[in-house]
Amino acid sequence: MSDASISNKRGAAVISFASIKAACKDCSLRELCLPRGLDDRELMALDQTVKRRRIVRKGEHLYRMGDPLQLLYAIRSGAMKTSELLGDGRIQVTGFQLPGEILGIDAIDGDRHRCNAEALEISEVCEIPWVKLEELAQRIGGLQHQLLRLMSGEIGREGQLLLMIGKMSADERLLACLYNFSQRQTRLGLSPTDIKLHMSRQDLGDYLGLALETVSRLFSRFQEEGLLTVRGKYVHLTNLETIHTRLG
Amino acid sequence: MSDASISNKRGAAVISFASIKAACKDCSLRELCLPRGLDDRELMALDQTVKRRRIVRKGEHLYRMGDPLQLLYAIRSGAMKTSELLGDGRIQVTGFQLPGEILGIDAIDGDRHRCNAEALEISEVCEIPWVKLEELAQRIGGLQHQLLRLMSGEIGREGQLLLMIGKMSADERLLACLYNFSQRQTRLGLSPTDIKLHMSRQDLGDYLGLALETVSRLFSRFQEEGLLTVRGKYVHLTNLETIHTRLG
DNA sequence: CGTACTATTGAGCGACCTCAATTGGCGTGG
DNA sequence: CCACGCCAATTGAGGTCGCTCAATAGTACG
Repeated sequence: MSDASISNKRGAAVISFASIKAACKDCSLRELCLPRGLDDRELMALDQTVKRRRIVRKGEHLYRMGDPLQLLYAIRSGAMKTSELLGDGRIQVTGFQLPGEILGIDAIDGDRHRCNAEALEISEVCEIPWVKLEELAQRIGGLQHQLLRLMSGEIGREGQLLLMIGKMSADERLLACLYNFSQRQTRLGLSPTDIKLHMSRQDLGDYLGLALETVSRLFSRFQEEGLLTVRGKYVHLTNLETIHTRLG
Repeated sequence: MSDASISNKRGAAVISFASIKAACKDCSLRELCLPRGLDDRELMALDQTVKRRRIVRKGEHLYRMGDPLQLLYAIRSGAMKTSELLGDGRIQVTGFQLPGEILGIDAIDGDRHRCNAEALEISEVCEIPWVKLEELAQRIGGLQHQLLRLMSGEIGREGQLLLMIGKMSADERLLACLYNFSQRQTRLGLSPTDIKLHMSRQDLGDYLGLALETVSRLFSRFQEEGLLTVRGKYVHLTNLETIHTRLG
């Protein structure tokens, strides 16, 4: 949808988008992403480091648990999910990523990815060789700071999720999750009240520590209570104020 | 216990330990902590950056949610816990920290601490001014790498906890937690089978997303099953093999 | 030796899960 | 264009794990 230029949906790639060179300085997401706060000269250096852009189709993986760390990924369009899994197949989704967000930094300690990263829909990502990026961060103070900030942010987000799953009731979890989506969509210049759920109910459940049926029932109940209206993947928050206050 | 020199338990500090200067190069935890992999010259520079050592008593806080980020803390002895809380008082413990581990890195994004850090028993920490450390990391490649590694490790640990709380049953959670304690104690050169629980049952419950009564009941059940023996804060794992296999 | 806190154990209940049937949306092929 | 099949989502019934409330036992410390 957001990538109208890709018309052929199942055959081999018709046009080799994969080799298009990225250019942070022209990217609309610059201030949300890794380059935030860098000056023109530094931006050029970063651009030379970023390898290329790449299209990932729905269901395709950027990496899997155990893969050696080679690239970080910055999302340009689309949506991804990261998940860990237990030996017997139980899944915990650890995050959903939107444009401007970075994937892969969990793997720096241990040099291997600790989770799977899968596209929820057709997406475009920038590939960033980790070794080069670390070298560059050594030379550019602002980039080191930005990297540390990104990682710290990830820690904060996981802490939030921990609090949600560990101490919130099912309805609080889903509400907090929707509120979070609303805020992140706003950051991207989209509506705070009209949310697109890029993931399935199953994914939402696996993220919030709930069964998919519980998620579905909650949507119905919220609708009865007049908090929102649902139509498939689209949720309209009719009462953002109430939602905010109900979260304390 | 580990700090026999501190005899006066509730009055004002008799001896001013607080101003003792740290010395990474002489520290037995060097290879577990921030200085890992640094050479002698770099170690000297780091030593000049580390502010001082400090004693924290049981129940004392290193920082609280909302405090501005000024110092990171490296634990030399004792044990700490970090926790987040909801408006209405509900608590989620996000981690327990042992000697050689670093506290405070959650605050880099946003410049304010996102959790409370409280001593579980009398402990000794090294204070590290964050601003100086970041500057130093800009000059010392190994230190930048070490910082990034530490943060990535924190992300990994939180991810593990997420998986535990989100997708494991109560008994699996406690077992996984004990197994983790066993591994970390081993790293410190202590026994893999004789574990000291530095925290209360309440804290354990708040960490694992369980009621304290559930934790207590599980200990009793594990004892009946012959997996371990409990005496207050001391747990002896009689069957580390079985525990490991039961975790898949 | 008493006080206060922490841990254990029991009984009953409720939130959320599991299993199962039904409905709805969408692409594919006749 | 409609029928069919497939998958996702909804809804219902019943079960269970872990919580809450409450009483008792154990432990630390003055």
